[in-house]
Amino acid sequence: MSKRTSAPQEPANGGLSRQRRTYTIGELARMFEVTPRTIRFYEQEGLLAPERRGQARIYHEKDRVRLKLTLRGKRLGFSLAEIREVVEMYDAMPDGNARQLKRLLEILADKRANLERQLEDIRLMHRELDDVESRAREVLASLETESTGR
Amino acid sequence: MSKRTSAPQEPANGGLSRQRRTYTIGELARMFEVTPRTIRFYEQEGLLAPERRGQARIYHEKDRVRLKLTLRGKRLGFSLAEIREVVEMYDAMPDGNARQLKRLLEILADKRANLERQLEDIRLMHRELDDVESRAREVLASLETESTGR
DNA sequence: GCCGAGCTTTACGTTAACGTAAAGTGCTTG
DNA sequence: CAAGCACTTTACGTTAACGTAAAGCTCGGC
Repeated sequence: MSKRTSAPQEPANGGLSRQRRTYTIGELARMFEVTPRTIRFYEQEGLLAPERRGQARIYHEKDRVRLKLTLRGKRLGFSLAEIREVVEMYDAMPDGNARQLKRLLEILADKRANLERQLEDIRLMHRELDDVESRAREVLASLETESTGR
Repeated sequence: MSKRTSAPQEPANGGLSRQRRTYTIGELARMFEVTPRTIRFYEQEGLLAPERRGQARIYHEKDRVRLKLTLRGKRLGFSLAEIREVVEMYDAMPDGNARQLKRLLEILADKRANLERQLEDIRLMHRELDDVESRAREVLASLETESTGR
């Protein structure tokens, strides 16, 4: 939170990277500005399942998207467990039974409600920030008038 | 996160509560659906400073607003430390020096940027949820056709 | 006078989400 | 072939944000 640098989040595609299709853990880490440790942790928590070439991990486009969605979920305040819940059901969808699917719809509605509340919170917070800022500017201005006006 | 119940957050004002003006910790806790422990913790972290009548804490309207803003900040993913940073500067504003004020403006800009990113995240997440949901409904529909259509 | 409800302090416990250090594997480059 | 670099596993450490348990005030009601 409160990073000074604006994270790219979606790397500037050189217009050819659809060739490569695979990434190392370090590449992904740099892309999304996280550490390799974080990515391994997400795998351990069942959020990623990269191909294994012997001991080495090989990440494909699918994994990159997964990671992107995971990080987005995190920024929105979802826990890894919550994110995994959706991701797992999404994977199990083709042969998911009705009960599972209805559960998934429940979860989605829940997350939607969460987003709605966040939107409202953001609106309110925005106004608060406006207030604080204008007050700060006022005081700042009065300080400068004081020192220049003598 | 993922509460089924829609938190009131702003209690239905009976049209007379401006008389009381003070609250116990338990009342506040019920209002905002947190535990007293949480409220004491926020005080310990410098986010609240209720009046003390001997040993007892007495919360006024000001404290209630503080708590409300704190919880809102939390829902938006700010840490207590970040929230305190703003709150403290806000309190120190009347006699804040220029350097402090400029720092405050920086922080505010930072938080604003954060909100912007969250808005974008929410938009994207919303579309994802739409996708997942429509897919789920499709599968669900096909399942029902299968069983009814025999 | 004592009982229960609600408050208080003190202090140790818990969980999520990683950080960090140690020690080993594997490739490619001089 | 040795060195270096990026990767790997294992495992213990850390931080934030509380939870929980124990033990003690305080006050209104019976």
